[in-house]
Amino acid sequence: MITGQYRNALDDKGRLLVPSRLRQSIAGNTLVITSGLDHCLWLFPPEEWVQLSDQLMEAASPFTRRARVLQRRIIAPAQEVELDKTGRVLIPPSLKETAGLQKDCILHGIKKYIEIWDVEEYDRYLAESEAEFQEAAEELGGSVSFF
Amino acid sequence: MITGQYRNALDDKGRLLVPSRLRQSIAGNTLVITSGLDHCLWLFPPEEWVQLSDQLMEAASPFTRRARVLQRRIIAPAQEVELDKTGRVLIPPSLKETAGLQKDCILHGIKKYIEIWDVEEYDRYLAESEAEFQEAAEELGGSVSFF
DNA sequence: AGTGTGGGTGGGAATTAGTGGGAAAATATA
DNA sequence: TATATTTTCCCACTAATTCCCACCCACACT
Repeated sequence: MITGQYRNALDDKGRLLVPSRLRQSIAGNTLVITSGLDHCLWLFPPEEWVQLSDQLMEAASPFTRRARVLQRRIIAPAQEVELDKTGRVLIPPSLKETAGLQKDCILHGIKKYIEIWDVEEYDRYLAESEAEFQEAAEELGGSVSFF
Repeated sequence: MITGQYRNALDDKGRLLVPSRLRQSIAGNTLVITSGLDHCLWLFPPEEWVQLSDQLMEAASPFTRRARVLQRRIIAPAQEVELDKTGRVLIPPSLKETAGLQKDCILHGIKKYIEIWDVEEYDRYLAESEAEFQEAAEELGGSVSFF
């Protein structure tokens, strides 16, 4: 299972190290990177990507506006990337730009995939989503009990 | 059952001793640490964590805002940590930062998991939550009786 | 008081992770 | 075809992490 938060830096060539902890829960050297929600990138093991993209396509005929939006924003930008010998992936320039990546990045392991954020972007997101988080947590109080 | 309040110090390498009393109620050497509510960390035995995270993930598609907030704040920061030979865990730097841990920490045994607070942070919380505590206690009077 | 036991703390050395940069290969440009 | 530019691959350095061991202190027991 992919978890943990990490902070690594993009180098001048646009390469980003996938933390070794995360690499350990990934089989193989190939990943799929695409644009995610809230201005971040998603990095999937290929199998997971197939599952997700299939689901997206299923719900999506090219003849509904909504479907086309999803396909263009999530499916279309997807690219295969390889881990190099030291465990870095080259972030495609177009994606680097969509996510506003500068230098320092935050990586999130979310069970089955990885999210990549620009540090400042993520700070902004944290601040902006604080109220919603509190609400969501409070709501969980009703349905989630520890034991 | 995990109980008691303890005060231990983080060392320079970010290691924190889990008090032996608490260790005695934990099977195995692996724990899961993550970011909790109100600016503290939660430390779970793996089984307990699975229960909780499953409940959290139940309603969680990456395509709803609220689910993403919870995933990013609670699920993503979670990491497995090992107790070393002397019973310490290494607090991952990112979590150390989110919880504002300096040196002296308070550990709370809360039945099935452990909370970790920075001392000053906890004092502040105590002061700040005093009124709410009184209210909550008063309310309980209606429904809880000892005998 | 002396000795033993166990809990808590600190630190050194080996290893690995993370970062940067240079050379070779591939592609584009004149 | 020669030159320039980008991309890919590989190596090397530094900083951080991990593993281990040693110490100190408090308490209990003799």
